[in-house]
Amino acid sequence: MKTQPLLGHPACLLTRLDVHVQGQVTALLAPLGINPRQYGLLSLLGERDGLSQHQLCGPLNIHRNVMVDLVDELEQRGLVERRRHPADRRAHALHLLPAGRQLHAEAEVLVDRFEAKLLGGLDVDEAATFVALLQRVYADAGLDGDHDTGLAAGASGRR
Amino acid sequence: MKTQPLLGHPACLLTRLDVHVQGQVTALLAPLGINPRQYGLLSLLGERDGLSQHQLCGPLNIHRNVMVDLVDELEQRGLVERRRHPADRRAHALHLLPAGRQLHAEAEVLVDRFEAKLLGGLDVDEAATFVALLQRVYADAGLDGDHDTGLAAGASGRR
DNA sequence: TATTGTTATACTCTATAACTATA
DNA sequence: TATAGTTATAGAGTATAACAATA
Repeated sequence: MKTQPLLGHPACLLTRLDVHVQGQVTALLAPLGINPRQYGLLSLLGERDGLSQHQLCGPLNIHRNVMVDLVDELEQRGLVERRRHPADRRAHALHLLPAGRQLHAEAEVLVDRFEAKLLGGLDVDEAATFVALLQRVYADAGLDGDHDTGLAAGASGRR
Repeated sequence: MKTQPLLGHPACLLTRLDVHVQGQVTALLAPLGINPRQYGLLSLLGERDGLSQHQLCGPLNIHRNVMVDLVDELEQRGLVERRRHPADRRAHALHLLPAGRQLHAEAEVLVDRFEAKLLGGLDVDEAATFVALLQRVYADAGLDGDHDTGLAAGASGRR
């Protein structure tokens, strides 16, 4: 017996699951006043402080134009601060303020809890396998190279 | 050594992979003149002809308002046809026309080929495991119940 | 009273281009 | 000449509400 025609496609399965996850995480973070994208920015800065706006564009998958408003809002709320970039006077070095670090920590707890629930139907081994395979597919698709979170700014032009 | 902070989140991994897949499939189908959503509609009708517009809304994850334009275009291009619904005079029964069936077949080849490439980095067992786990997570999230592709129209109100 | 399809409207998001100051 | 950040604008997409026909 054939099941759902569309869900026979892994791509469709992936997309529908992502819509759900995206919606859930958005609703989860709403009480904290941030969306997934803003969480992502705080997370990246928490990992490596002082990155430029452009350096964050890749990992967050957004255009530099969009980044402006994103940083504007976080700065107005005292979560992040624009300072002079030590090496390039055109760029801004973004720094995580204490309030931002605090908020990110709270958000991370919520996200981790959600993800645990998302994979809660699998046992520990299965969950680990699933994530590992997801990472494999992700890397095989060449999506790893896009993350120049590193300092080597001079990457090959893409997009 | 810690890797990427954001990609440590399975949710983020999933979302980024989906953006890639969505973009690839869209580009893949573009030469055929359809988008993933239109492909989905043709696919569902190929499986079960004569569904109403409303019945297609759930599986395609779109509102009935959006469905109108979607069907309009496919009908104008002679891929699909609106007929009288035998059981409910308010509804339209959608039927796949030969040209639509043909186009869907061509599209399916392309999509299947892409998905094979997407999972091409995994061996056969791993790929099967990955898809199976994906389906498990999908079902555990309760996303299965949304697909009333069946004829029982009177579902519980959601959204 | 509820539902199917339809239409119109407003809102959000995104993509594009252009400008400045630096490199 | 190319790049980081900024701004403005147009377009696509989405959400909401309302309506007519039918259940």
